[in-house]
Amino acid sequence: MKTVYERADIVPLLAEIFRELGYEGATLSRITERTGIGKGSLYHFFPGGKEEMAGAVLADIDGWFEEAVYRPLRNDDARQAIAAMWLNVADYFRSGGRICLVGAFALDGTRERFSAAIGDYFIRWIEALRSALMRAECAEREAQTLAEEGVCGIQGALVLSRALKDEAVFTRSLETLAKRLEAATR
Amino acid sequence: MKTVYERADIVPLLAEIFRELGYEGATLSRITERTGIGKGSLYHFFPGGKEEMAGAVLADIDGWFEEAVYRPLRNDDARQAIAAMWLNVADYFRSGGRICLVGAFALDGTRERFSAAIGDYFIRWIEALRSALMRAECAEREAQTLAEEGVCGIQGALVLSRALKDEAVFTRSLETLAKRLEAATR
DNA sequence: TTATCAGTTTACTGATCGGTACAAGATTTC
DNA sequence: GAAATCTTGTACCGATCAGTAAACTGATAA
Repeated sequence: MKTVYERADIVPLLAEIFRELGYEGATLSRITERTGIGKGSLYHFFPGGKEEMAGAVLADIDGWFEEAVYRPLRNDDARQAIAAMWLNVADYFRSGGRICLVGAFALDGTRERFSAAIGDYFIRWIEALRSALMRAECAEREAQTLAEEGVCGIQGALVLSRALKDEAVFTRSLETLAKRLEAATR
Repeated sequence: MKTVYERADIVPLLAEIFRELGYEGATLSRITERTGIGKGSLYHFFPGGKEEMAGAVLADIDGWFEEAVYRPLRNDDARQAIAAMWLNVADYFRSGGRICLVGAFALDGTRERFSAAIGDYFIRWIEALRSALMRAECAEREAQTLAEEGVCGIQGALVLSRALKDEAVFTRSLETLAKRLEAATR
């Protein structure tokens, strides 16, 4: 008996492992152990090894955010898209129970390896949010500050709720942020 | 010829290495390589190995914050202590060029190893800031929210400025936070 | 049936991991 | 200056690291 995978099935499994253990902590043996996928299969799909695996995970995350968050922020009704962002983000990060892999990679030596992808992710998020804020009748300077503050606050909330093992901190922080941005678009 | 160290000299060197590489990324060989301190000396001062080294670093960080930030927030003139906090924090984190090791540890599997120290660090920071805010004539509920928001914002600013390799983001975020807290104590 | 081929399994490699043992050098104590 | 104590350098340990090689499996298709 043998189980057959395809690349698209493996990426989300890898994502969860990198999230829990970090790039350096996610050893090949821990990956095979947790996924049940042998080294042979992993290197078949990701000949570049661990670095290619993490790269695929980052690309997958980027794709999800582009579709579910950035694009609506850029194109849809501004206030509605911002409201949807808070819901999607709270859902995606499981109310703080799940971390942002891109943010985690930014903090240690892994940043050097993926600096382009990491920078892109945040720049595009901030830019998309700024665009939505401006369409919602927010002054240009204020929109930039608020966009940065929003993304910044989400990252901080993830660190804090993880450190305190308290999802309420995350939920509360997001609510405060949402109110502040909403107030600026009235 | 041989160089002689003592524990207190080694801890800051270790801190910088853990900051740059993370717990898993900081291997014994990289530590000896960067510090020039041999394994023999390292295990002489830290018989518990890498875990004891990281523990000592966390204790050192905690001590610095207790003295330079928490204590003034709890005991000194409230508004003055808060103003001093922003300056000390900007200085300590080198305007975003240096990360918060406690926050970084909170994000990956290292959290499990040091969860007590990590939780303590943030709880005491928030509590001290809340105490200062309340002495500065801030409503009880608002003080709690603002204290969380302040610490949360600092952590987020570190992630963001690191990801974007842009210290200006850090400086700007801190200014925005400082203004918001100041406004609530008028 | 047979050839092909994506995907899996297993066994293996050399390098590096965290950690130990211990002798030699340096410092303090008397 | 000798003894005792602290500190360091070196060699080493078994375990695990990322990565490779190749035989094997099962499905597809001629």
